[in-house]
Amino acid sequence: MSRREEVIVAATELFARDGFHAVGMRAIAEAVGIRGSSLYHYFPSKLDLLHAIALDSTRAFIETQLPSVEAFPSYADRIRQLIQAHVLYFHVHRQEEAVGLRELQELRENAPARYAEIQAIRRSYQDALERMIVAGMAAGEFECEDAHLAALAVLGLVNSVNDWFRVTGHYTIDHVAVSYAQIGVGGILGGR
Amino acid sequence: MSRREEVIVAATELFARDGFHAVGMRAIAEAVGIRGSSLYHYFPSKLDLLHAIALDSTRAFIETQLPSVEAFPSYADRIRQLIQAHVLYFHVHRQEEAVGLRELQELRENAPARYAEIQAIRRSYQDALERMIVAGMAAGEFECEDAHLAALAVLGLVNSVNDWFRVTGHYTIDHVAVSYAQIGVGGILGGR
DNA sequence: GTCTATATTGAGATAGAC
DNA sequence: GTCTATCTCAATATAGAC
Repeated sequence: MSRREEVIVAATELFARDGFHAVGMRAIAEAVGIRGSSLYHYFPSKLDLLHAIALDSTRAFIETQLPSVEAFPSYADRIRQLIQAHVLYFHVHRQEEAVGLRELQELRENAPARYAEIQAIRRSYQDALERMIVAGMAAGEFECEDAHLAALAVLGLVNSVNDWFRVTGHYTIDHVAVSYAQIGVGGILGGR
Repeated sequence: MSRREEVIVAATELFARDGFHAVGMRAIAEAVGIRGSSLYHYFPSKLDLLHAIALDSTRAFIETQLPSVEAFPSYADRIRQLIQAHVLYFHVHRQEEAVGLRELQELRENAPARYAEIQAIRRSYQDALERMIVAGMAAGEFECEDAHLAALAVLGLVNSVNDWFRVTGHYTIDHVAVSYAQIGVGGILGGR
């Protein structure tokens, strides 16, 4: 792992726990074993560091997700797989994804172009889900009134898991992934 | 409105837009028309101010929500009403609720007792919803496998609305409230 | 209840040696 | 690529006058 990657990993962990503004450059540097000023060799500013984290995590998620569904013939199975993979990925990478979701507003206020870049990627994922829902409706697999609202509902559902799931709780993440896939496809989308 | 309330309103607006750590005491004071040091007459610290906002907004929400459902005879109608009222309340009070949700972690790290206090209130709401689901299942109104997981799914769904809803968009908040109530009761809970 | 003045600390960032 | 040293600014909070 390059030093630059080490910085990203350390910063992600700290940002996820304490929030972007609560973490100083010195704290990030200390976690890597260098001095604060050395960070500026890799990132011109703290905001650039946040941008790198948010962009990397968003890209990695999308690039993992979308190909995972192509093998399934029915739209119901594709979306079931998408939801399961989404829940599992967000659990494994919960720190990056927490930062990517929570601190997006920071970029929105202070770096609109970079915010737009990341939002466009997220949006492409949402659109892909919505197209699957529309296609599934046309194929008679789903019964729902509004594909756009249904896509938002499914994403709201899966993104909420990390707010409450703890490995010390009563469920395994695999159980939650399967259950939420059923709630999404069988419940929200009215799939058979 | 008392000055103390003015401070809370101004701080809520700023915290909601920029985040707790990005807003200085001076900025809050300026929004009210006083000096930074005068804020300490009302709140002993910035964290106390955040606690007041989070506690007030959480209490106000619960006290509005739970009585609103009592008039309905069936559990399906109660939960439908609960979801609708939840979506509408979170829209009208989106600033307070955004702060109450997003900055909870700040309290969790720096004031565990106060965090626990607020979490207990939120938990009582979640438990009330879960009991309605259990009762509805017993009455044959719902078809779902796990009331606890279903309650979490419903809350995840309704809490996600403020992440994407904009008054300038294609939907009215009333339409979303009705649609999400249907998705919740007819979809997630398998209600008839 | 609000002010001025200030204590104290730490932030993000830069310059320039090595 | 990392360091020391430092700039500049703003943060939370306090003391004490009015």
